[in-house]
Amino acid sequence: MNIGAAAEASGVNAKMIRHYEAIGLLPPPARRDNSYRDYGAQEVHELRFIGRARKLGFAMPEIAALLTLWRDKGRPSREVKRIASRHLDDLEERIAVMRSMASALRRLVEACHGDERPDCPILDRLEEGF
Amino acid sequence: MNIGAAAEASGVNAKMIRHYEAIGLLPPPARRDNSYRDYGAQEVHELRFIGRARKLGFAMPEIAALLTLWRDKGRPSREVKRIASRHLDDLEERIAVMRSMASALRRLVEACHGDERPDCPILDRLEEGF
DNA sequence: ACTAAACCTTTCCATCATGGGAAGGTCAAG
DNA sequence: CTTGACCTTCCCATGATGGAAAGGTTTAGT
Repeated sequence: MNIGAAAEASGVNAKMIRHYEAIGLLPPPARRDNSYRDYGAQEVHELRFIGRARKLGFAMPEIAALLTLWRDKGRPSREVKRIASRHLDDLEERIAVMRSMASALRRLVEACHGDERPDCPILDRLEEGF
Repeated sequence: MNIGAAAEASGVNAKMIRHYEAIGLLPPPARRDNSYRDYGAQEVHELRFIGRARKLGFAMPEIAALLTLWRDKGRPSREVKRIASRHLDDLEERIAVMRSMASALRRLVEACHGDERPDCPILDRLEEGF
C-alpha cells in the first residue's frame, strides 16, 4: 500500500505520516523497488491510533508513550491511566483558563453598546486593566 | 527609557517588545545616540494594552485591530464589539471542543482500573475508535 | 582610570503540528 | 508516448515565545 492509500485508509494525511516517521514516532516502513514507502494493515492500524489520540488532544510525546504501551501487550494499565489522567488534568486546567477569559470577555461585550459612539468598556478595560 | 525599563514597566518582556515592533504592531521607537531604543509613557501604555489583550486570549491580528481602534479616539464602539464578540465566539467554540475531549477522556480514565493488569479501556478506545 | 556586570544591538535557531511548494522520479491509462 | 497522478526529498512558513551568539555601551565598584 502506497502512502496515499495508507493516508486514505487511516485518516492521517501523507505529509503527517512522513512527519511521524521523521520524529521517530513510527518505525521506517518497508520500501518498494521504486523507493516508495510500503504500508500494511498494522501500520494503518497504528496510524489510526495516532489520529484518534490527536483527536483527544494528546500531545506527541504522550502519544509516543501511549503507542509504546499499546504495542506492549503486557503493559500495566496503571501506566496508561497515569498518562491519560495527567493529560486530563492539563486539559481541565486549560479549559478553566479559557473559561475565565471568556467570562471576562462576555461581561465586557455585554457592557459595550456597540454603536457609533466611541466609548467602549472593552477598550477601557484593556487600557486600565481594572 | 531603555527597552528593559519599558519591559519592566509594561510587563511585556524585551524580546516580545522587539517582536511586536518587527511584525509592525508597534511603530519603531526613537533611538538614542547609542542606537538603543527609547520609550516614553505612551509606548509603555500601548505595551500594557497589548499585554492585557494577550491575557484575554486575543490573537495578534485582533490585537492589531484593537490597537488601531484604541488609538482612534473617534472609533465607533461597534467595531470593537464586533472584534471582541468574534473572539468570544471563537473562545467558546474552542472551549466546547476541549470540554468534549475532556469528558470523553474522563469517562475512559474512570473506566480504567489502573493496576498491573494490561487491559485498558483507554487503549481499547484508541484502538477501536468506538 | 580600569574592570566587571549589566545593559543594549542584530541575527540565527528552536519549539509544535501542520502544510505549501519545488524539483525530480515512477507509474498507469488514454 | 504523452498526460496526469502518484511518489521522493528538501526547504520554507506559520505564531508566540525564547535561547544563544557575537558584539557594542553604560554603569558601578575598586
